[in-house]
Amino acid sequence: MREAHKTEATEDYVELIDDLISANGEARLVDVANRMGVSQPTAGKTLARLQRDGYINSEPYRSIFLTRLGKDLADASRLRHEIVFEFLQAIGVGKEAAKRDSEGMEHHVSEETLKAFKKIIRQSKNK
Amino acid sequence: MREAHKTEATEDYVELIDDLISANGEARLVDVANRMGVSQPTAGKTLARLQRDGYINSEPYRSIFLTRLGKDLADASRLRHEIVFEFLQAIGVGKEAAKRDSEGMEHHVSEETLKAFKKIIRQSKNK
DNA sequence: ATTATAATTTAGCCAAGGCTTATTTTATAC
DNA sequence: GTATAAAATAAGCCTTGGCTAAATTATAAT
Repeated sequence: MREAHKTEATEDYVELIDDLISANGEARLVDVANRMGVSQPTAGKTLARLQRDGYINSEPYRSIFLTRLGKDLADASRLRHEIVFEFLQAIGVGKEAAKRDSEGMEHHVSEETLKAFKKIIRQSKNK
Repeated sequence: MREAHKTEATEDYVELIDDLISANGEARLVDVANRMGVSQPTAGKTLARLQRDGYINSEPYRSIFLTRLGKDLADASRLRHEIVFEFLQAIGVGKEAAKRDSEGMEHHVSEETLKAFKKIIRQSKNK
């Protein structure tokens, strides 16, 4: 896959794991798989890759933890995600579509575009 | 890959093939490969899939033609692409970044978001 | 027309991300 | 404390998209 695509899955996973930890106190494979909409073995394989690449830690049959690297990526990723999500709503896109679209778009938005998005969010607040 | 990702490569390829035909009168594998930034065998393999799935036609060692299906997809895809590209520029993103970002974003933009984009393009024209 | 170059294809490799089926481990309920 | 259910892992398969190296076919040049 080309450039951006490469880290997409990684970002989606660490972001989700971070969310699960916040919401449930822990991230389990079964929840990761369900939320990603894939089978448990598929999620397991991806998590093995994330561990190999240093984003997460987990011992067999135990729950999943983010490394510093993983946590940082999750934070950066969520920030971008939220900006895109808010931006779409600011220009009149409904919450549902904004949610779906922001998930795909977040990986393709450069810093420059993000800056333009933030500006519009600000404007729409101080309308 | 999940939902949208599925057709991304297909859309990128048919759009490019259509562009090459417009620009050069024909679409050749070597040009497709160069413009996609992949090796010729890789492009060849993808084109074989596109032919299998009914988007293009080509005989061995000859240039590539879009089927009705492929042409329609290329047109729809380019339209979306152009709207996203224009939209980004309308909100102040520079041409270079707008070009790069629109290529990735176009595949993740729903009809609803597209409508919001079009509205903003209109507004920025009748400023 | 023959040769050289360019384009395409074939073959064979790899990683990622998807699946199902089966097994093992852990947790739960009785 | 043991049986059962749930979760995780293992094994094995598939498709897509990437590569290189080698062979083949077309095209261009002399």
